[in-house]
Amino acid sequence: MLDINKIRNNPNEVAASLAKKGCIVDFTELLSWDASCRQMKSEVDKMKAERNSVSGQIPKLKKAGQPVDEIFAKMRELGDAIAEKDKEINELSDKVFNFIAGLPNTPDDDLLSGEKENNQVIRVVGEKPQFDFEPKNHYDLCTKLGLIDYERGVKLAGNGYWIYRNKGAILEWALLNFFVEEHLSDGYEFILPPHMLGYNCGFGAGQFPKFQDEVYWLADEGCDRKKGHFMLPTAETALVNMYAGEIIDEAKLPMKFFAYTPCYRKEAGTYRSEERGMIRGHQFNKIEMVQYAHPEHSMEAFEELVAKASRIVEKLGLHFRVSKLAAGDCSASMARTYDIEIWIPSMGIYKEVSSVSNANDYQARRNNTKFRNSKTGKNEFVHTLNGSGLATSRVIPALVEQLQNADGSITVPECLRKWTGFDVIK
RNA sequence: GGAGAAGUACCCAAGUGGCUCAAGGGGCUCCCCUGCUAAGGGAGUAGUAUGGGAAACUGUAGCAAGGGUUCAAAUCCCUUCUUCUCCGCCA
Repeated sequence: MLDINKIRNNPNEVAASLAKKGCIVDFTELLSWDASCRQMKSEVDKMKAERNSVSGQIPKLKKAGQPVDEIFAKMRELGDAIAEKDKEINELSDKVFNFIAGLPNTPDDDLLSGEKENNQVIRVVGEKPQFDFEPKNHYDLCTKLGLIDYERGVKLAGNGYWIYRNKGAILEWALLNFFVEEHLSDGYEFILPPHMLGYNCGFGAGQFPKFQDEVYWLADEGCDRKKGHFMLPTAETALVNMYAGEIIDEAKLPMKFFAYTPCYRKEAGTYRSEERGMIRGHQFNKIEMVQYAHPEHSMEAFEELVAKASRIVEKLGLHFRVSKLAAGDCSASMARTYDIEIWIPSMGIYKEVSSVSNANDYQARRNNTKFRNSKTGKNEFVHTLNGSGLATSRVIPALVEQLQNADGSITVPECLRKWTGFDVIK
């Protein structure tokens, strides 16, 4: 949610910033709603002040035995006028709220405008592995080694679902254990949130109302989504709403969390044959990091999250790069996003394994998460940041493809062996 | 799922229509007092949102949330949410 004051004071600047994301807005109508809303409010306030003061006098007049019928009649008229005006004000302020709630976050000033093609690679780690044999793709590798059962996954739940089996399940769980250990040692608090969330969480995270149709809704609660539950598409949706409506002690910032959850996504219409396998599924495992940061330090928090996500991939010994996303490629809620992209040999491209973002105060405004700033003495919105750390469904394909051997086996990264109990998958 | 009770500020809590624009405690902050501590005395304490004002200050909203009744609602009515107790069901 953007700050209405910012739009009032610099509408052109905000519009220009949103344009970098490809969002073209005209604020003239909004500003006229806002102006008349404020004017009416001040008028109705005066009317209410009068009602309050007269109401205070009525018992005294009654005690003094003076007639009050005339005053009652007048006050009834005043009350009706107040009610009418209040109704208009509510309608207008709803319009204003809905307009602003539908706007994406403004990107940070240093981002390039435009879409994917303007993403900048800012760091490359490792090199593309060279094979002196014909490398296999992860679908074949996982299938042949019995790690993933794609066909039976489809049997259970349809296209876009798979089953981890045997060493595949062990490897998956080892990755999660490894990530958990990394985050714990960095002092992050481990959270296991509900997987089904209420509408307010989707709104607070900035995913609703726009992306309501991209998540799974539970049907048994009827059609009213405001009352129902949806399956979380990322743990961020839960983590970022934990302190909604609260005022956080400034001394506790930054607060650092990570959560493990499966992520449930419809991914409607995004399936492509090249993404066969586990690149894009309706359910995948992810560990998500979230920080609640003091606005003055949110950039440091951002860098920390990028470094953490990178370090994990690095420890796995996989080749990847870090891209700074152009404004239009950042998701709606985010002011800044860096992607950790991992090399998938069979596809010949880099695929996102982690997306680290700073929402600034966009999410905190939507769900009212504040802290008391000791410098200003005022309650201000915190900054929320999130980053995957990591999504396994993209790691496994990269891992099996990058670490495959001529004999069709896969070398298990050193850091996972204490969890897997084996060095090679044959 | 059924029945009942409750929700007031940082905490406890009074308050069944108007001198309550929420009493009284506790806590917290400041001051006084005693050599220190304990005890005691005094003052302050509604967080928030929003309007006006250069500021001091001030208007409005707000007693779980949203509606309604009324000249007037913490108080009466309706809906929803949450918590607790009992019953039922259940991994």
